[in-house]
Amino acid sequence: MAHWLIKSEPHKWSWDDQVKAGKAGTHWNGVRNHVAKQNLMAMTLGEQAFFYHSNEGKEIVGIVEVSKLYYPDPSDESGKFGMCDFRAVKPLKTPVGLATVKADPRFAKMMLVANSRLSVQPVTDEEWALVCAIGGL
DNA sequence: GCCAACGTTGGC
DNA sequence: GCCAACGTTGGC
Repeated sequence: MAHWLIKSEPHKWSWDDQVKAGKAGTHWNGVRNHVAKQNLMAMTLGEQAFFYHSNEGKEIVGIVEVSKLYYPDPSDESGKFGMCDFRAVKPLKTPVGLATVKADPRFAKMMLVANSRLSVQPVTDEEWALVCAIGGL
């Protein structure tokens, strides 16, 4: 099963908001990037993703899972882009900051480091296990 | 189809 | 708030 990482700016949509959204979860709209779209389309139900706070915090704070497969984003008038729904699974005991990730050579190839602008990115099994370990899970 | 100009994202 | 990196747009 593949793993992912999705980014959100906390003042727009934070981990707390995600938790409050409960089991229903929330739609991840606003993606306007083709690589991110490809990643969203590749997701299957129940796959897990890290929830990353960009700009403010700059850390991985929790784990979410796909609760609805890719479907068109009604807020995109061009009709080219879509979204998935995610629901909160659990928070990390210790958030894993960008600085930590950058300082660890085992994360050198991680998309978060290699392409910081991509808002929906794949995470390898190794990276997933490492972040969980560092995060106290 | 190339590439310069512009806009946006996100770390610092 | 600044600026580097990346994507997208549009003129040719």
